[in-house]
Amino acid sequence: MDSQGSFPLGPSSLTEALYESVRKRIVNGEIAPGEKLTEVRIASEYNVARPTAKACLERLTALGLLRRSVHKTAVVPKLDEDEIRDLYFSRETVERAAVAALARRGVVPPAAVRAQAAMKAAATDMAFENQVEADIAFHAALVTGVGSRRLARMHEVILGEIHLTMGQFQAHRTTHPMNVAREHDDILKAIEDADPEAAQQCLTHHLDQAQDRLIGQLRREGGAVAEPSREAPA
Amino acid sequence: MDSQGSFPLGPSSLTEALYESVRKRIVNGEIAPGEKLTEVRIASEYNVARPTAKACLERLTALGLLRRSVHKTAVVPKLDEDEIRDLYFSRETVERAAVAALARRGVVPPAAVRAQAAMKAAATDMAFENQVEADIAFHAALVTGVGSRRLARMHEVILGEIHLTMGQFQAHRTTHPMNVAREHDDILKAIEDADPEAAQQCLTHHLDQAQDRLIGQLRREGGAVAEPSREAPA
DNA sequence: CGCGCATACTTGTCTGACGATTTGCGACGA
DNA sequence: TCGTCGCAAATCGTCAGACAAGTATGCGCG
Repeated sequence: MDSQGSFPLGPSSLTEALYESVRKRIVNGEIAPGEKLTEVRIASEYNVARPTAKACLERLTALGLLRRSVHKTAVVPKLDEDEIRDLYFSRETVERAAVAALARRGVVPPAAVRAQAAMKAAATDMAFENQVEADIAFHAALVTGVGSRRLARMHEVILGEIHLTMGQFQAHRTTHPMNVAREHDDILKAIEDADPEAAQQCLTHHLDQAQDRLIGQLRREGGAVAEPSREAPA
Repeated sequence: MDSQGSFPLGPSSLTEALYESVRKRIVNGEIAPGEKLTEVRIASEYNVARPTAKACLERLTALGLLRRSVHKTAVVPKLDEDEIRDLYFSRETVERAAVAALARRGVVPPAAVRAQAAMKAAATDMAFENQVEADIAFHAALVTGVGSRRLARMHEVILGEIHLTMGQFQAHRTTHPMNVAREHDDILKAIEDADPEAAQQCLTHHLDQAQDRLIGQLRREGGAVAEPSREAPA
């Protein structure tokens, strides 16, 4: 079988490339939630040594993209309702501080504008994953635009889990992306107007919407997630 | 003889114990800022293999307690004024959200009360490190009391760097610990009164005080920290 | 005295191996 | 027949040794 050795390793250093590749596969839902990721499996799939795979899994575990306890196999987590609430509470904490800081200065980060443009472009015809990417990029741009290394670092972890959850639920499929884009515009406008209160309010509204969509979908699907990736390619 | 292999490894698993030990040595200032930590040094000091030491350094680097770029030795960071501001900005973001959440419920976490008691006990006669520990424990209790795993995780990283900085500057030496304890009491009281606004205000005041003390000390000491290991023939 | 090259040091990665722990399956006894 | 115990397989934790690659430092040469 082709059970060993042919996943492309893209960018730079070995560990880095491996990490990025596995990360992408997880957040895009290619690796189903609940699926087990052993060190030897990663090692053989990518033709790397086990310590390298181990380091990769450890990094992903630290970021919350994998779960494991001692001597047990790492699994891709499936967030329940409480965890999604917790995740969004933390996300709101960080992003509210970010937009407030931006609004106090009254300047919109250029990267956020670019991401918003990409968002609108992806809203009409592009693939689902591009919409998610653009949405993530927009929020990331807001936070990195503040210029605080540590805030950005915290947000990166949060966004990783957000990305994972969106990839699993594919919540954007059930939503009109233009609505999301409109809410993004509201946030940008409040920042431009140098109105921290309004910016925080718009952001909270935006995130609450997203959270409700996710939880609604979670309840609808129950535990019976549609994972058609199990059988032969149709 | 004493150059290799006799640091006590306390608690549990090897990597865990190693990590905890090195972490403590760093945050307590036993390892001076700017000091280089090579993998082989850790490995020989603790009689562990180099991969184990490597993993330890990687974890500490991820937490911000060490800095290193590729192929270069890890060093204990010395935070400058900008970084301290950034650190306290992030800290305020997290802790403000925490006390607001607590005040909304109107309940003070028992752990915070206990930590505050320890703080007052340490204020009079105990060693400097105990005061720092108690202060850290108090703030940690506030955040973990919210019950958000992710907020607590973010805060843990922040507190690590806070601990490091306090250990380096020993800012508490120049302060009356009773003042700090009083400010802690104000925060607790506002939470008990279920007044989120007041709680946030007390917290911000408390943290701003601490930040100013740190920056003041930084400016006073300048770069002239007591590390006479620099001397070179003129 | 400055610049470039060679050497030493450190890290990145791999191979290979052994002990420890967990887990699942099967056998034995009540 | 059912429950419990024990053994074996799978997996992880740790270690040892080695080579390659990158960085920094010192030396010699111009």
